[in-house]
This record gives sequence, C-alpha cells and structure tokens, in this order.
Amino acid sequence: MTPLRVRFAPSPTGQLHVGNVRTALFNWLLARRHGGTLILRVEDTDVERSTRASETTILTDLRWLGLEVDEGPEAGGGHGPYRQSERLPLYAAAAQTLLESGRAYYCFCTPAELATERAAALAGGSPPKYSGRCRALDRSASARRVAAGEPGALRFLVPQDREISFTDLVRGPVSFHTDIIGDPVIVRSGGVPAYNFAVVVDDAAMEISHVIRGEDHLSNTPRQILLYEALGWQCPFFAHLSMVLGPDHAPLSKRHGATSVVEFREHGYLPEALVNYLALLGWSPGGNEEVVALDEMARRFDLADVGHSAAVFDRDKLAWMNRHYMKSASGERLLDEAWRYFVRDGVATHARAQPSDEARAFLLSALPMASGSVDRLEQMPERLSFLWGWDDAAVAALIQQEPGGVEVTHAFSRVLTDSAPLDRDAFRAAASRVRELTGLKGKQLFHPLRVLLTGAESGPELDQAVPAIDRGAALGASAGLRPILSCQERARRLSLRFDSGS
RNA sequence: GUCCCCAUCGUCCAGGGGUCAGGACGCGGCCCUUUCAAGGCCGAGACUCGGGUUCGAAUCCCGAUGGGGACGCCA
Repeated sequence: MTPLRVRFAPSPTGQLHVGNVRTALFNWLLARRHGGTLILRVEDTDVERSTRASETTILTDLRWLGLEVDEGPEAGGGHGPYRQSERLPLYAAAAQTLLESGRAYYCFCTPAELATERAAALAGGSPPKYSGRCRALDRSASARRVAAGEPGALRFLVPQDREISFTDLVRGPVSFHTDIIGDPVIVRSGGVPAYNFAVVVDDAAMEISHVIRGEDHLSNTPRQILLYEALGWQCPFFAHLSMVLGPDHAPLSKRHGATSVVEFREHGYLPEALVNYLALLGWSPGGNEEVVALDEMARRFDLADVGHSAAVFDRDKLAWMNRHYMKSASGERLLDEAWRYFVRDGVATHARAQPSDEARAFLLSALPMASGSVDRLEQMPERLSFLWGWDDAAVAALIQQEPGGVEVTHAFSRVLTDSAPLDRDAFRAAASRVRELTGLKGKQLFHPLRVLLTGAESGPELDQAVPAIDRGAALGASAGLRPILSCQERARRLSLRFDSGS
C-alpha cells in the first residue's frame, strides 16, 4: 500500500481564511490518523497577487493553530521545492510532453477576443467555454510563430464525447461529460503555468495520494483527471469539502466580519477553540461529543464521516467554544495570552512583552474574576476596569443618582478609620457597620456600595472585587501597572466632594 | 443559460426502513446570586415539497423546488 501523502496548497495572496483552515485541518487530521505526511505547497503562480509576506503569515497561522506540516518551504523535505514559482522547469517538461504527443496546442486568441466569445455564448444561453478556435491551426506553423516571439498560450486538447467518472471520498460517485469542458490554458503566454496544470504536475511529482480541497474545485477535477491520463500518471483519490458560508448563506467574506486567522487571534480567541469549532463544521467525532482536542480528533477522523452540505459559520458558537477553552486554561496561560490586551488598553505603564513579577502575581489573583465570564481574551481588561478605571468625578455623578448613595458614601468613609487593606472579612464587617449607620440593608445597601467602590452598576462579586482593589492599591510603581486607588481612598474622595459640594 | 454538488430545529452536528427524531450554540423561563456575566435545571423549536418502492419512508428511487459551486491566460 502506498503511503498516505496529502497536501494543503494555499495561494499567498492574503490572509489565511477560516474556510481554508478547515481544509488544512482535515488534511492534517487525515495525515495524523493514518501516519501519513502533510505537505504545504505554496501556489504562487499568480505573480501579480502573490506576496512573500502573505506566505509568512499563512505559515505563522498554521503553526499557531497547531497544524504543523511535515514538508514545505520551511520544513523542507524530499519533494521540493515547495513553491510553484520555483518549479517552473517541471511544468515546462510536462508541457513539452503534451505538445509532442499532440495533446496540447498553441492558442493565439487575444483576451479581448475571448471575452467577446464568452459574452456571446452567455447571451446565447450556451456554456461560455472556449470555442476551440485555435485547435485547427497547423502545429508546425504555430511552433514557428511562438519561436518568432509571438505571444501564445498553450491549451490542453480535451477529448470529445467522453464521460469522466471518479469516486469522491466524501461525496461518492461523480461524473462529468467532456463536452462541457473547454480546452483549458495550461501554460499562459508569459510561460507561467495555469492552476489546473501546475496542480496536476505537482501532485504527481510530490506523490500526493489524496487530494482534499474545497468544493469549488469539484468541477476542476475532470480536467485534472484528463491531464493525469494524457501524461500517463496515476490519479490520486479526491475528496471535496463543502463550503463555509456566512449567515446570509453567501460564501463567507469580509463583510461578514472577521474571517481570517489573524483577526481571530487579535480578538483573543484561543487556537484550540478555533480549530475545535471548525472541525465541527462538516464533521462530528460521533455520539454527541463536541469538545474534542486535536489529538483526539486525529484518532477518530475519517473522510467517510465528513458531511456533504455547506455549513454556516456561527460566531456565537465559536464564542461559546472559546469561553469553554478559556475556562479550562491555566491562569498562567491565560495571563500570557491576555497580557497584550492589558498593554493595549493602557493598564500597563510600559509596553513590556511580559508583566513584572509583582504585576503577574496580582493579575493572576484577579484574572479568575474575568476569565469565566467573558467571550474573548481581549475583553478581560474591560471586565477588570473597576480596578484602574475608577474616576471620582464620574463616580460622583453616578452615585448621586443612587438612592442612599451619598449617605452610604459618608458612612463607609467614616467606618474605614485605619488604612488596613480590606480583605473579604474586613469588607463584610465594614459593610455591616455601614448598615447599622444608615439603616440600609440588602440591595439598598450593596448597590450603592458597588457603585461607590467599583464605579459600575454591575461586575464581579464585591467579596472578590473589593479585596482585589485593595491588593492592587498596595502595588508599588515598580509593578508597572497603572496605580489603583484603595477602597478607603475612593470613599474618602467622594465623601469630601459631597461635603464641599452641598 | 449549461453542467456539477447539496437538502433533519434559526445555526452546527447525531440518527439512515419501525426512535417520544438525540445533542450543542442561540432563544424563553426558573434556580443560584445582595448586581452583571458565568453556572445548574426546564422549555419552545426540524425531517423542503410531490410521486414511487414497501406492511411501514425522515431514511431507498425519481422528479420538482430551493441553496451553493463551476464554466478565466484567478486559484
């Protein structure tokens, strides 16, 4: 049995898109499942749009997602080079073979002529395929024109009246009639190979056993099978994955919001959440399980279990998945991942790559208040903004709207006679003394207290928030975090404000 | 237009001739909570339609309808 070799073949013309991630993931899973090899091939034959920066981004994204490849431009391997732009001689040789065997011919039609033909066909209700006008050209005359420098593209001669059938590993038997296929350009007039041709040459040379790709390539498959046949090469197995759509059922695109790995990472999604969510689009581990780690998926993956229909990308479910993984992640990991958002939101006084030891210890103690109740890492500083965001003018305005607010403020200020930081018990004791002083209790007491101390109507439990505030207030400037006002100071400032104001 | 693919709750997946058609997200309610979120429990919610095959069809077959893809010197 030949070893299983699969490939992921992105074109470096932009960022890695979630649809492509799913294709990469399914390739990765199949390779891992069967002890096969995953090859990354860069399809950069579109010279205009391909960039090295995009290639680097894609490689970085795959690594971040945990989908390491076995062979590729960075990983190396025995079937390189792994960029199509570096494999030109291979295509030229295959093109020569086809030309010599009479399976390819030169076409001198101009883009304008082709466009006119296509428009006419469309208007007449027939498929807008290439008419085959240059088929009849004398081969040696064509060769002379090309040799003389006239621009000409090489087309593959598609045999007439044949049924091309293959068994798609996810869809089952599929067949196309060759009459609907126009002779495809295999080498552009500039000498650069076209997609359908380069793919075949590379998949054969790289000994790819299974081609797993998006459904948009399904109708390319018969052309490619014909090329394998004409070149005398053995066809790989094919499997076509359904599309990923937006909520409006249109192909997922930027107007649906974030769609690229880079964006999801920036917004604070964990890679394992994204990968787990994407795996569930079109595949199920069986039973009713949904939360499955990458290695466990690899143990269970089978192409036969992949769904046939298009899937709508559901942001809410991704958010739920992310929350799930955030809850099970360690505090250290969460802090490492979330630190940049504290820097971004101005909580860190210096843009350091890592928090100071003092800041780390403090943040680690405060993080659980945020990590369990937020969708994304980037929302953590906001959830903890009661620590740094307390502003006496704003809170004064808020608390004056609050029944009993001013009263509670004075009482709380009076009760805190020494500056000992409040822990949970000290806070409770203080609160009950305020209750005695004001006669307010329950919600009437705690709501104003919450507004006074946190500056917000809602947030984490006061039992946890209050001690966190005072622990934060004890931090020195060397911690590298914005200073935090103690509870006592918060109450004192407002109390003073109300005294002088009224 | 032509060809190809697809069709179970709003969404993602189970189920694949006899099931109360199952789970998850989301939604609604209740509980927990001195607030919000989280969490727990409960609930509403689907086999696109029409023919056939069969004792029996969501499941198999055909058709219609709907959705998507392809028809590039893009990939």
